[in-house]
Amino acid sequence: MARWQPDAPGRLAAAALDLFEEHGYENTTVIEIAERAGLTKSTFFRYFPDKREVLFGGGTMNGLLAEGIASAPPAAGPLDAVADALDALGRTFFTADRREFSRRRQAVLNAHTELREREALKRIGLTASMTEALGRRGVPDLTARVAAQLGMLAWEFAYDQWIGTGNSEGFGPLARQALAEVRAAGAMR
Amino acid sequence: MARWQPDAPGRLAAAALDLFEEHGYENTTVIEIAERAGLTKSTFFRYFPDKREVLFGGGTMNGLLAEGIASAPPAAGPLDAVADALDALGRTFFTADRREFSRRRQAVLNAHTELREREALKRIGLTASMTEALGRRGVPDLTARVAAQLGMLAWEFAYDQWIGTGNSEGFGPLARQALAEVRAAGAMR
DNA sequence: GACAGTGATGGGACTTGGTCTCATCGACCG
DNA sequence: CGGTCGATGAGACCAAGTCCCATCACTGTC
Repeated sequence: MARWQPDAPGRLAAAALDLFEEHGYENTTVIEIAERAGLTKSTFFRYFPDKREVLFGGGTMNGLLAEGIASAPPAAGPLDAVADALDALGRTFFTADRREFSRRRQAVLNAHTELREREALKRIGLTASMTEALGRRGVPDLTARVAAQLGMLAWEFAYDQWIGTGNSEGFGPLARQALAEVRAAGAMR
Repeated sequence: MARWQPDAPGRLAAAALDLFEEHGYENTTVIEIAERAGLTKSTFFRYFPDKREVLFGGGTMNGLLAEGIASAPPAAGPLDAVADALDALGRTFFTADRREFSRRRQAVLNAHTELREREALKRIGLTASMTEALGRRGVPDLTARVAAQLGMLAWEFAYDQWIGTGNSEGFGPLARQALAEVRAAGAMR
């Protein structure tokens, strides 16, 4: 028999989300999270650099975004490449079975400034990943930045929709449509 | 004679910047900052909600941005209104005499994740202010968001230039030019 | 089959950020 | 003269985060 229960980080993340929902982020201590997961504070900080990070596990999004952009057809424009990347993201991370989890997680995030702050930092990283990947396609820097920003805006838009309504549509199509709308809005005077 | 030295928050901010430059953000304790300012930890937290915030004093930017957008000529498009707002910001906050301070502050910010995180949150607030102000002008929501994002991008661009090079140009003109470039880059395929 | 190494975990001391409550004491006012 | 006000100080207290060392089942080796 295994000496330890498997997937300590996963258990910690699940326990944290439960407790944050029940008592709020700031009324939950790391010790309580660890105890609910059958672990200790030491183990918590072995897996997560700080308390916030327990809600930001899937850190491979940067790579996936970059890949998605790199593998877009050579003739594709910057925004098309971004659309492909968002699509790839949707297929890997925003699958139907994770929708409920995402919804719960996002509700907690929205409720606490400290967590929205971390989210903002993550988004900067993701935007930077997209910008760099576009740069590697030969897109001029400023254009790349604008495209990445617009892509992030479309992402937020699509994510809200994907999470929010009873909408059962996949993330990919929602993102493509959001990006089209953003592109249209960008044609203002 | 006054019982206390004047401008406690200002002295705390100045002491903090000095110490962060000398020893780094994380190697500086709040107690050290307070002592250098001739105060105590209690007083520090009376003026600043946390250690990061000591570098983010001027919190009236939101209002100024909103005003700038509101008072743009009625015929002006969203991005023109944003340009006016950035101009107003430049006249009030990014004056020549604050350039050196801004440079030092930004160097510290760039060096510490915790501080860049806070900066990201502030930017979200500023972008939201612009979006709302544009909405009050009758700009459709999505268009407003895009314009605000592009404005923020131009801001970052102009700010880097204003701070970085020996460039003695004012912030306003730099921002206008940056916004023009961003606008051009937004016309991609 | 004994034994040393490994790796995930626990335990607890310690520093610092941040909160809270109460004390202090000059200035100001009636 | 006495009372209030307002900015500050003092210190207890809690939780986040760091560090170092102990534990102990599993694993491979001789």
